[in-house]
Amino acid sequence: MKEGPDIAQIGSLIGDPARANILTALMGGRALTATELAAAAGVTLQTASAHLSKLEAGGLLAQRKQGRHRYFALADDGVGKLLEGIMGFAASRGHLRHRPGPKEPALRKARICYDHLAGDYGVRMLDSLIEGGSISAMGEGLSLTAQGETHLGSIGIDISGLRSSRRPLCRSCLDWSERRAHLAGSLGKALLANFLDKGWARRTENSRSIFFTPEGERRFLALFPIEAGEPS
Amino acid sequence: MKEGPDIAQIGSLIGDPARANILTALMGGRALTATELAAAAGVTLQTASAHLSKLEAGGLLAQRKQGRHRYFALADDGVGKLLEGIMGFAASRGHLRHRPGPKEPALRKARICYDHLAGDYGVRMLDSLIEGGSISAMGEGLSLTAQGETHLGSIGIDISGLRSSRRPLCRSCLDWSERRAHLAGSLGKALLANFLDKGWARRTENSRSIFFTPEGERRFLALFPIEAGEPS
DNA sequence: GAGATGCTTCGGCTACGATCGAAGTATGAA
DNA sequence: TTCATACTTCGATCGTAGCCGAAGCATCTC
Repeated sequence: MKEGPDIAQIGSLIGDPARANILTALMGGRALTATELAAAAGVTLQTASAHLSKLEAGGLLAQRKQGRHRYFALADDGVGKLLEGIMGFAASRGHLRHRPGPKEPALRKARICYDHLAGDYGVRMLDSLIEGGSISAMGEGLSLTAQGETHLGSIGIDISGLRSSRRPLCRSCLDWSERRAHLAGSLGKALLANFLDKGWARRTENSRSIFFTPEGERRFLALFPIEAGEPS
Repeated sequence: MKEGPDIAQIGSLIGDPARANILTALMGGRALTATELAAAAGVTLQTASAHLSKLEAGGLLAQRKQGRHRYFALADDGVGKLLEGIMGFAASRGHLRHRPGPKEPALRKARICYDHLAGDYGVRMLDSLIEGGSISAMGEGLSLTAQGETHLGSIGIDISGLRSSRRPLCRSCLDWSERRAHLAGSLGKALLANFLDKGWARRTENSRSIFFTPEGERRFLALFPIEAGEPS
């Protein structure tokens, strides 16, 4: 009767609103302290502590002690991928926490998805890379072309360094706001890090949204052009 | 504060053991009645009915009335994909419902994963198709080659018919027992259907495992050879 | 040392939701 | 019509899990 992996266990871990808030906050990619996560979840510190223990025991979170602080982060890339998948699914079924209208426009424009760029700008970037022949799409899979390696190398991305990691270089990730794919994987991570390094954009404090400077926005749009006619 | 899709809602839907059992049972691909699902979940009919209502309201299940029966099935391919992802993740964290040892060997050898072949045989089939040049793998993505189209056409798979569907032709799906990829997508579905049609294998009644006849097994292994040295 | 900060543990309260018995509705068969 | 089957709805029970106040550790500062 009972066969296979226990999906109920991880479902119930994600199913509690406070824990879901914690996980969503950690999708921002940075490690946060228990106090910060308690605030994000809207519960007291004691309650958050109990939740964090459960999430850690379940293998979703990893913690790092640093002085009297305890920093929590998603355990690994697999957790980010899992949450992305659930978010994409939830969005496809209309399970939004607020009205689906044009709310939180900054978040829809550009935000961080675990460690890479998502939202309108994330989708645009991938579209442009595919149009320009830097990335080729086969079915659901993405791969970097030789041309793309040169192109991205010229803006300071060290592809060979990325290849050495165990993680896939290119991965497509369904964007819940745009309902189209954007670029994940170690390349997606490196590109976002590159923009932040260059000062084109910066993270915002208490949100997953990414703020582009006027200059950074200009350069980003120039670097990733798309054909005049916006796709429907 | 609250931003993005509500992962807690679908998490809690999956998080209840009875509902998880129902969903797992429906991963077998066939539509089942409320009574059958109640038995699979180990609860009474009333309880199951309440769960089924919630799952349907959440967009995970679709029902079809047929006389005095009510058949339930996963709402669409997206639900199957979601559950696959969660199962793969749960297995990677060791969240198995029983000891992870060599239990349920039939299930590990060959089983149905929503609508395609999984387990050792599923993994072998994909490996063989890639080795033989019928499918090319780029990163996480799979695509059918021209050679593969000819090859599979010769055993009775109508590729052009499959292409017309909205669903991707090839998709890779992480196998929780083998921890490696097997072939999903409409091609994966068509291949399994082909084996069942030919009488090489048949479904078992109350399990997701697939039973191969001796003759079917012989032909399957011949059709999908792999290099002598088994990968570690 | 004393005091502050960050976090965990303990204990008790509370509420939500899973559960089932019983009754009600729909479809089919005799 | 009457009975049987398949399922839903109602109502009540009950357990568990989330929650917070208070107290207890641990780490840093002074």
